[in-house]
Amino acid sequence: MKLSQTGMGTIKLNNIDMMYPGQSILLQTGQIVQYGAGIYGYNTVPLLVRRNIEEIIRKTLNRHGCIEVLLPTLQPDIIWKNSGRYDQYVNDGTMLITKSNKGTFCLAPTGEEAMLEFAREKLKSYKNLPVVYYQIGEKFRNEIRTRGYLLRGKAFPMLDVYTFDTTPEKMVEAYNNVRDAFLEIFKEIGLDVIPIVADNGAMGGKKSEEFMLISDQGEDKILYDEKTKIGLNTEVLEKENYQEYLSEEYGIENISNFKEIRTMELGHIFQLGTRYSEMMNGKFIDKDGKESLYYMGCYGIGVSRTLAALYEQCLINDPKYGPCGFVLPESVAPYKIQIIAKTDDAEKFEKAKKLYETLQANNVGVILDDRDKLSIGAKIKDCKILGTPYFIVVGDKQEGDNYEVESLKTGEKTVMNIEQIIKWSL
RNA sequence: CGGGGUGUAGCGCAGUUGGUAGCGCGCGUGGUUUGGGACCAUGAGGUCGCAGGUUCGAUCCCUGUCACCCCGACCA
Repeated sequence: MKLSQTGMGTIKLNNIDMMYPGQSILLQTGQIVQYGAGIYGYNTVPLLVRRNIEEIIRKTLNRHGCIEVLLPTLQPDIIWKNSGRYDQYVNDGTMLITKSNKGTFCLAPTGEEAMLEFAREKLKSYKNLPVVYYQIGEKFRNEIRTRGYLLRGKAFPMLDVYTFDTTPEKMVEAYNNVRDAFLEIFKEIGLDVIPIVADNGAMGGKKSEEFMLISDQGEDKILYDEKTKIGLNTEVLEKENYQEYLSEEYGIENISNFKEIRTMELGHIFQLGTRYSEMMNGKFIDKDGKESLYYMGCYGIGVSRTLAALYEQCLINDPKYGPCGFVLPESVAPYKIQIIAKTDDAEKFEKAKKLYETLQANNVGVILDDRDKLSIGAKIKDCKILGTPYFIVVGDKQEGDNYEVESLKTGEKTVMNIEQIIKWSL
């Protein structure tokens, strides 16, 4: 990518929102654009980071035997009326609907209804089970209160996974499989996320865990034991028989030494049992030829929220300038190297372009900062704004075939020629 | 929906005790610069969120209204 083609100007950061400095920088530098409360557009780098997060999700789930599908986000109202959730979701304002001369349509706030419609057709016999379907799609919720930029929006990409099994035991196996996959996903993205006991309230079902990132920017309060890494959402304490719930489902007997901390909820998983199959007529024919209900699980990861959490976490907090950019983890950074060209030096500029073209031809994610009339310093500043993990200045100090690759994170500099850079990049 | 706050140039903000507006950054042009957020000169950007009211006159005062942000109930 050539920065001269992106419309990016240089921006002096100003009056950063210290509650969410990372996202505040994204907004001020035009990397995300706000259209209304909880409604955002993405500029290219955050978009590509988001795609990379999605790709990690896909690869990991596929490895765990999950099958990707895509359900419609615009849904006929009838499927919500059939499940009995239409009135509830419309009355509490969560679900956005649009009326037309061809009927009423719902913008999906969640995917259970559409999933059951989809699965019922295919999973008619015990021979078809177990199955795990998943999708990554936009969800719409007319949140009563949006918050924290991308952390709680009205439209947001979400991964939703659904497991279908013949028995409660198989359901638990499926649950643990997806749970493991989620842990792998967050680990690869580079977020230290812990599963904790959650209230299964709204979704019903038996067991439920949330995937939490420890952060003061989060909305949730949890009780957590650092030694055992066991935690629970404080909401659980509001349950009637919470001690029984903790003991029977999770083996937690004593929480007296747990400490209260704040966290960000990035994922949530549920053992649903047969509750939704009952509501939505999710049945298969078992070995004895009798109709049985699916034992289901459902599992979600907030993709945009994960993106936001990631940006907040990889923030650069400069002693002189304060929060001034990011170092994206290499696992999700769409571009690994930013080449900073000195455009007024024809020879060096040619070298920079040649380096860019060669790296690009070798599938190295690379940005060329070929914008005119900007100082090297300003361009290095913008490298931080975009979060590119490494940069090469092709300026006065650059000599012969050697280029100095500097790590944005550590400041460490390595001198390499083009071949070495290519080898190192892969 | 309850409580608090903010709407003035693309962004961040001043200001006018009522006489239709400025600053910094960014943007255009010319020049000098270019290894850690360059500088000089010059220029273009605003029906001061919207609607009423008071007034000779409202961006400012009053009343509505809308939008956005923060705290609570909801959730990935």
